[in-house]
Amino acid sequence: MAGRTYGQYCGLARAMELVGERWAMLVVRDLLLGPKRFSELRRGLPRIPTNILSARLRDLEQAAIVQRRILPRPAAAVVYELTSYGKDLKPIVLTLGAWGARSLDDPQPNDSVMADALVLALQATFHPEAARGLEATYELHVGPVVLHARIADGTLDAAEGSLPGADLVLDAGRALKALMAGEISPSEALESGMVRITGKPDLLARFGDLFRLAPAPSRRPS
Amino acid sequence: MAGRTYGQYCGLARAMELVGERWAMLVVRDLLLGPKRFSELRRGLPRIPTNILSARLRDLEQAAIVQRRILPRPAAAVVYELTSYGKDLKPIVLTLGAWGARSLDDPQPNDSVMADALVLALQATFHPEAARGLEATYELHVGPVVLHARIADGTLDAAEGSLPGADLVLDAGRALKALMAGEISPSEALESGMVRITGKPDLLARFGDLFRLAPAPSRRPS
DNA sequence: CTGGATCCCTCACGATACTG
DNA sequence: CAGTATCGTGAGGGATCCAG
Repeated sequence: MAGRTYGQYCGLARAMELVGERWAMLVVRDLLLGPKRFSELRRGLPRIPTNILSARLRDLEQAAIVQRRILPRPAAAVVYELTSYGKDLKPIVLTLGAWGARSLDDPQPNDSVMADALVLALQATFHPEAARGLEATYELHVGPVVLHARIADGTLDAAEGSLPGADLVLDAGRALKALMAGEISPSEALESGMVRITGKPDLLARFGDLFRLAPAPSRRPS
Repeated sequence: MAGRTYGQYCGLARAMELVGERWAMLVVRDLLLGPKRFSELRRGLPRIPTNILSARLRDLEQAAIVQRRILPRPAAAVVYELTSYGKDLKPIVLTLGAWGARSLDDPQPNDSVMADALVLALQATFHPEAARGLEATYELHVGPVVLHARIADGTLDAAEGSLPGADLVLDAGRALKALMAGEISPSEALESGMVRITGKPDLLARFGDLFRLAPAPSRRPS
């Protein structure tokens, strides 16, 4: 006993006991976008063993972070959703995700690109001040994933799926991150063929301002 | 290989690969208050095996989160300090700590109470607006630990150790959290004997406003 | 004394198979 | 579809030992 606790009277230690175990944060991440069923969670976490997913859901439920709910009818299915306490993790998950994204390098061939992660990445890096007075809709293609973003006067609405009639359709392989981190300019991105667009080209220039990621960490200095 | 990665192209997954392993976050926490030597870290993390501490420091160094530095002279000792990328974790660690503190119940007899954790807890819960126009100094006693806080016009300076001449000396067993979460009123805390003070009593009332923690999660509702 | 390295043991995790 | 049962492996825990 006491094997999995840190033995400290400390909020951070407690937090890591609650959501620090492997996969737990990613389960929370997927539930941030709404209630999900067991198999939907599996789909969003392709490498998770089912017994681990079971165990995490049980732990999170016991910690009052997740809540099981029986769908009324006619479904009669079980869904998992975040409690209010669980939803309070949202700013943390977003900020932590933006921090981690900075040291993300190009995806391995085996890496999966999940729509939910990209939707949250947009939310995490969205810069409301850069969107003042702007009304625009984007459709993004990243590998096999399609998502969209509506910007209306400082607010963002992002979700999976396409958006017919979007002002700009952006196919960004994985230069998306480079664009958001300011590592390449929009014109460079276009000329090198790393991104392809259809629609209003000036919206590409604004994209990097709307969704801004801090630069990657450097090896040397403090 | 690839056993410890999540196989997702996702900032959060990357973040958990970097700081999600056991003890890693707590090492970062302790380094947030300044460079520390190996043995100082051990002292702040009483239950960590030394091989794990070694391994974590190596991992964090390789991830450009921590940096080894040789102290000039006359010490010639090794210290570990956060890089700029590591310091960027501070708001995350503080917020996550405040979140976790909400589900902290009374400390187990074996739990250690670390000064660093309390200092960061003060920083995490500090409410600058509540400190407008206030100039005050506190000395806090929590179990065997003594720390202090200086408040001057909206800013907080907290550190370990006593502060002779503090405006209010507060000995709060562990009713400290209840006070910060608004679970008990200052007068209740005094009358029940859960906290003892010497100094200006009205500063006790302000304490709960200066350092405010959200209420504990409830079991039932969403 | 600091800053680790080494050994062994245990348990949580991971892969797979199986069940209501 | 929604998990549980089984079992092997490797990371974590704890003690001890060693070099500068």
